[in-house]
Amino acid sequence: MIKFTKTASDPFSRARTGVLSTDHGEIPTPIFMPVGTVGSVKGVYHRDLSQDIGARIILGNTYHLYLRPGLDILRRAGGLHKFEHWDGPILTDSGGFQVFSLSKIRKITPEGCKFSSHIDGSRHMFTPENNVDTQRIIGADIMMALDECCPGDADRSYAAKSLKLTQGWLERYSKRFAETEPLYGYAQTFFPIIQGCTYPDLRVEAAEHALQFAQAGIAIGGLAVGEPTEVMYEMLEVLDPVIPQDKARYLMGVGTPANILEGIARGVDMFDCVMPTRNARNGMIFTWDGAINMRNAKWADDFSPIDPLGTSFVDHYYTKAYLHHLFIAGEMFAAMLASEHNLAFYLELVRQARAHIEEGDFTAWKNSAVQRLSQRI
RNA sequence: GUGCGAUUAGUUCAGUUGGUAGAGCACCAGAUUGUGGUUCUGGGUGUCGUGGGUUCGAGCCCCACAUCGCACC
Repeated sequence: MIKFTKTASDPFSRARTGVLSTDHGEIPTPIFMPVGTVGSVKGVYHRDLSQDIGARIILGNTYHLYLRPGLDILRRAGGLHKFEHWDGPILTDSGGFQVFSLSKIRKITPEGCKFSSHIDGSRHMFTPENNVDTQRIIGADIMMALDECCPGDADRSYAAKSLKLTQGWLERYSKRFAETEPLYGYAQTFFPIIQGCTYPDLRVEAAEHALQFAQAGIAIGGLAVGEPTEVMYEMLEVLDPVIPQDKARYLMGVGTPANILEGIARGVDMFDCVMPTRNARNGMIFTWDGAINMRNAKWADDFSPIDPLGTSFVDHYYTKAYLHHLFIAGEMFAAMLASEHNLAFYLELVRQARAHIEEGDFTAWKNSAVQRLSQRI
């Protein structure tokens, strides 16, 4: 049984704390979920993920795992938890976003989406039904409904049409979910996804429809896909009163540290984003005083710790000059250190957010933090 | 010692019939939001080996020198 329980709320914003319970452990919210697309959070040991970083739940991706290693291997491995040896909760994205972002050749119909693999060009089709079956085999604690991720600049008629498609898929997805059982002895749930692009009325309509199928939580998708940040915040404000307080809210694919705090202030409980890991591989590290491009020449002789305020061991064990050198030299260790730091930073960010919500001073803290976080050093 | 070839950005090299120089990589900077260890965008950073000469004008033509490479005594 997977359920969400709200535990505290902020008097000056929509921020709240809660606990999402799964058979693999309890997840305190608000939470950030590191992305582990193909069964690994790139460059980070699971040991460090759970201990040094403090991750409570990680992601996997149905599109990627379906293509590689494939369902046969995943089934024989006993599911993704055993395969990658992660004992905590796992959430899998359905792959709808990858069909949108990766596949050059794709055809979306009411039946499902046909696409060609980005690996070998082979043809495949996702339907709501086989997407449930696939995520059963992967064995995620939280499965995501198959949706169409509508571009942020779509016109209203496209957005409305796209939403209808997502809604039809959701109904079939939910039906299939009810007809099937978990394969590995622990509970699974699924989150419907609210689409509707940047149109408030479509968003509300999408939420009301999706809520009929929501169990422990619901997701907000189709944001941070090209629309201005202010519009994203506006959509969250439109949705907050529509979604009951007893559902966990997951804002998909977001975002910067500032985005996350603003999201929390608007009632969001769960976030995932490639930013802390992908940007880490490209030399960017996040700190309370803003983002640093470690490739910049000015760090070459800065022998101070990577981040004096950081919670990860790497922050105090290694210097900026050393990390800079590793990036310039193209060493994989650079990506590992930066990923470790950034994920620890993101988890500390949400940990402090939870603490401030519980103490009742979240809003004031958030406002000053956002300013500092948005700087470039 | 002689002959031939080379010498242009950090580097490897382009550079038309002579009109004050370009490319790849490197480097410098920026982007990155349900991840293809990517990718994209912007930036030229130069005493054209040195010194003379011809010419309105030389990276290019002529002379000398220097350095490097190859070949031959």
